[in-house]
Amino acid sequence: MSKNTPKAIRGTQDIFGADAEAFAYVVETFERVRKLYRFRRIEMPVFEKTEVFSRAIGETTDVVSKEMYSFEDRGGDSLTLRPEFTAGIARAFLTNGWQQHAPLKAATHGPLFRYERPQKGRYRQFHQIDAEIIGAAEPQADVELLAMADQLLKELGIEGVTLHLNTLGDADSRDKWRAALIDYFKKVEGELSEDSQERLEKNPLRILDSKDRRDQQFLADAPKIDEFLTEEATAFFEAVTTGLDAAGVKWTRAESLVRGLDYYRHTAFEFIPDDGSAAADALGAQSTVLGGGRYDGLMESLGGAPTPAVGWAAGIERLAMLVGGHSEPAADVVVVVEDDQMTAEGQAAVSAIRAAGISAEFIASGGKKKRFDKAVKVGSHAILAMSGGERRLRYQSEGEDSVRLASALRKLNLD
RNA sequence: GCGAUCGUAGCUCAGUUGGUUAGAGCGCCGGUUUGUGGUACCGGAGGUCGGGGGUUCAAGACCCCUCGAUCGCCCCA
Repeated sequence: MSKNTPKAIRGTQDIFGADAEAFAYVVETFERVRKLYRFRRIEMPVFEKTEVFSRAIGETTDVVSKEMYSFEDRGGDSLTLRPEFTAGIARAFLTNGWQQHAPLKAATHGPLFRYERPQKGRYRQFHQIDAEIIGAAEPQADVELLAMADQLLKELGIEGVTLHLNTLGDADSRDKWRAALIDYFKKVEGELSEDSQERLEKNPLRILDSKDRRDQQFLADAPKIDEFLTEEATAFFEAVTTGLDAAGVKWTRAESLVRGLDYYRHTAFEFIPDDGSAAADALGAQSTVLGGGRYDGLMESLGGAPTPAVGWAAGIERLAMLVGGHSEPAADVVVVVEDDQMTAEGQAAVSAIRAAGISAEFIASGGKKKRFDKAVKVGSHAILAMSGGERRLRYQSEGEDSVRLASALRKLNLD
C-alpha cells in the first residue's frame, strides 16, 4: 500500500465476507420479526440540529460535550451526526404530527456516530436496530416491546442471554431514590473509589454498577428503588412482569440497572450475556446486547406535550458477533468458458440463467486451462462448462437444489 | 481522557546475542502436468520492515517521538 493512500477513519469498519453476511442476517431477521409485531418502518435523517440531542440528553454527562460528532454547516447551524435514534424519532413525532398515528409502533435501523475510544464491540460509526412505541402509557406496550426483543434474539439463534429488568419508578420515586443514594454514599465517601467519589457528584446512580471492589462492599446495603416506589409505580411494574410471564419471556430482576438520563421512567432493561457463556466471551467488556426503557419525559424536553413512550435499540455489530458463521452462499451455477470462441454463447447463457432467477458466476478470463479450476473453487451447485463448441453440465451437489436447478436449466435448454 | 500489548508482501506469520542482496505458506498472474478435471511442479509480480528522529562501523531488531490497531479503564444516549 502506498503511504499516501488515505486510511479509514478511526473507529470505522469495512465489513466483508462472513461478517457482512452475519450483519445482513441480523437486519433481515429484524425486518421479519418487526413485521410479525406490526411495527411500521420509518426512515430518519442521519443528522439533526444539535439541540435535538443536547435537549433530549441534557447536559448532565460528558456525552453531549465530548462524545458527539457536532459541526457547523454553511448556514451557521450546529448539526450533529445522530448518536442515537430515540431523540430524532421523538423530534419527527412532534414535527410531523405523528400524534395522529399514536400509539405509533415504529422500527428502523442504520448507522449512528459516537466519538468514543474504539474497543471490542464498540466503534465510532456503528449500527443499530431500533423499535419504539410512542404514545402508549400502558404497561402492555412495554410487554409487547420486550416480547419482540426476546423473539428476535431467539430467531437469531442467540443463547445464554438474559433479560435484566428494573423499574426506575415515576419522576417522584426516582428523585427520592437518588437523594437517598447520595445520602448513603456520602457517609462512606472516603472509602469509595476515586471514580465513584466523582460519580457521587455527577451521576450517583452509576455507583451501583461500579466494577471496583472498594465500591461493591457498600452496594448490597444501598437503598433500593422499591422503598421509594409510589403505589402506581409498583402496580405498573407488576403489570409488566405479569405480562412478561404470560408472554413466556424469561427475565431477572436487576435492582442496580439504571439509566443515566433524566427522561427515563419506570421500565429499564438490558439483555445481557450470562456469566461464562459463549456470548459473554464473544462480546468482551461491551456486554449489553440490547437495551432500552420507558422515556415518558423525553417529549417535554423537546417542547412537546407530555407523551408516554418506550423503546429499545441493539447494536448490529454485537448481534452479528453472536450469530455465528454465516458464510457467503454458494452460487447456483458457474458458467465457465474454456474456449474464447464461445464467450458470446457463455454470456448469453449466464444472462438467461440470471434472468430466470438463478444465481450465476461467469468465468471467461485468465489461463484457459485454469478456468475450470477456478469454477470449482468458486463453490456452486452446478458448473456449466463450454469448450470446443460443446456444453457440459456437471452437478456439484445432490439434493433439492440440483432438482430445482435441473428443471430450471431444462426450461432454458441448457441441460 | 488513562493504561497494557502489538505494527515485516494482498492475508497469516518467520526473521537467532544488532552483521551480506529481508524470507515461507496461502492468495494473485503465467507456464508445464493431469484431462470430467479442486492434483503436482516450475516461474513471475508484489516490501522504502507504519512514519520521523537517534545510538552504532552496521538497525526489521536497541532508544525517543509520532501515527495506527487490539484489549481494558472511564463513559455508555
